[in-house]
Amino acid sequence: MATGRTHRPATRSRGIPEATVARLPLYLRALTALSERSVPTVSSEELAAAAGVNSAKLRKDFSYLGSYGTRGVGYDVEYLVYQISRELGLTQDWPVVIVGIGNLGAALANYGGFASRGFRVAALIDADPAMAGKPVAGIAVQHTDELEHIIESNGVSIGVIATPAGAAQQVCDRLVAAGVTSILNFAPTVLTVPDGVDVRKVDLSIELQILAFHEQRKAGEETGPEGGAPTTSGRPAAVAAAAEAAVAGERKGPDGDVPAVMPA
Amino acid sequence: MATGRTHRPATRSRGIPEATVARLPLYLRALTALSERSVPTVSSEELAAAAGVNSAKLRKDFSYLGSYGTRGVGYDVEYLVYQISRELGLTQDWPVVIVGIGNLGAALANYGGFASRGFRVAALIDADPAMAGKPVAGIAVQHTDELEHIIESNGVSIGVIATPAGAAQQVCDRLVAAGVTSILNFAPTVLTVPDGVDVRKVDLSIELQILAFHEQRKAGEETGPEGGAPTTSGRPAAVAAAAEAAVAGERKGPDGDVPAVMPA
DNA sequence: ATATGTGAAGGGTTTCACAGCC
DNA sequence: GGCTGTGAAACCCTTCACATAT
Repeated sequence: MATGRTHRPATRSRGIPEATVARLPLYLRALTALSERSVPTVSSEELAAAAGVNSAKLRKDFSYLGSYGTRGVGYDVEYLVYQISRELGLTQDWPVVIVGIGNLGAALANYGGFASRGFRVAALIDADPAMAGKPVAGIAVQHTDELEHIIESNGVSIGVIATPAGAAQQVCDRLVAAGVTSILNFAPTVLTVPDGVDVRKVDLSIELQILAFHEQRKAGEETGPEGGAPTTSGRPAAVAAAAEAAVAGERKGPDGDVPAVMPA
Repeated sequence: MATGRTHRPATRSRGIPEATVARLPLYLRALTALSERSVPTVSSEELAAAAGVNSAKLRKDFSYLGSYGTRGVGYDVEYLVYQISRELGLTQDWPVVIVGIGNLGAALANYGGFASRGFRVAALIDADPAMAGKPVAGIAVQHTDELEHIIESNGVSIGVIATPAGAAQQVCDRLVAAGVTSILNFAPTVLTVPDGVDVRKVDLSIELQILAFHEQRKAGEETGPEGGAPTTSGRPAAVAAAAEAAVAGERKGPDGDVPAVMPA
């Protein structure tokens, strides 16, 4: 299996729920915006609206961090910004390497959202010798041969993989062997890592597929709870399915319609 | 608040849990790989390993789709590929527009994972007149003025926003007004959309922040369950915390350390 | 003998609603 | 009066373990 165990027993002390951790960056962004507008305090209701969550959830989330609000008043913006930053570990510097400087890697290198938080792009690494030395986002790309050296001399613990799928596992292994313990993976592969290494995955095509699922539902709705043939979509739809879809050579199913399985 | 209601009562008939839907693309990818290697059948155990989940979960997920396996044998690869593709709506053609052709937009346009599923990039749109006509990934970029026209004449229902944060809401409004009902948002903003429109968000900096949180934990572990001053990290770490942190005028908490809240 | 399909148990997350404090 | 902080309820998701089918 991919990551070591699903449970993350590691720390356990002071347990902040994963779901809460995943929302802290959202709150932080909303708070930063308020801070820039010099707003001194916010209510849970206002902040929740700005972050796109509901206020009860937000208050519960904050309750895991401590009692940082004032009843009857709200939260002090600056103070909360600091507390959340600290909780997330953003008050320290995080050198990051990006491996695979194709379109995506270059986009990541240029992404402003990193530097504005505690992240610093320590190096850009690519396997193509022709890329070596070329500047991307003001940083000279280095060859993969340098990987171990770069990781070690910069004390990098977070790596970003933006290589083609085929190279991802190998790059991952080298990063881990050199000391990286957190990986953000953009390659469409399941990475296998030893226990103690965290992997997060961002997969563009998966997100689109989830949208397509819901979109299909919406379309089917209008004609009733049926699947309907393709191009049944509610909107003028378009271009009958160029069907370049690599679907499969053959299909056993009745034909291509609603199974209406719905288990007991 | 952002999206209309959290509940999605819309269809209700044949309810597949959200968590299951989010994993179907993973299974599909693993199955496609098996299919290309001409593997005829897989057990839940094998497929689960390839997809990076546990086998009980996989079987439960498939049980929502119907009984597509054979006891004592396993699942027919081709058949499952077809069933999941259909369930996700990938047997039909989904024209997609990408708005904002900067580094990220270009990376998305070039991303192979779209075309290989049912997605087709119908148009690339950018606000910069200088971009108009320039080919990216073999498609000529069009100006934002054309947005409504493009959406309508192509029957586009899925839009991808890769603009700067400041432009995202406005672009979103225009997409929705023109008929788009699913949006994949890469801009670091909370989008407000009317009921019936789905938004999924991908935020690069948020993913890194979540990793940083866990990374900090790991570092703190070695010295004991304390917050510790910055640069306490386990690894050589680096460059003492430029402390650009907008700290705060004052702090109510004890000092800056473990609140040890842990509710009863 | 082997591997699926699924009730039931368990754990986590969200929401409610109100006590507590300003 | 207003708004936070939080037990308790409701909900969702995961995991277990075994009946069921080949």
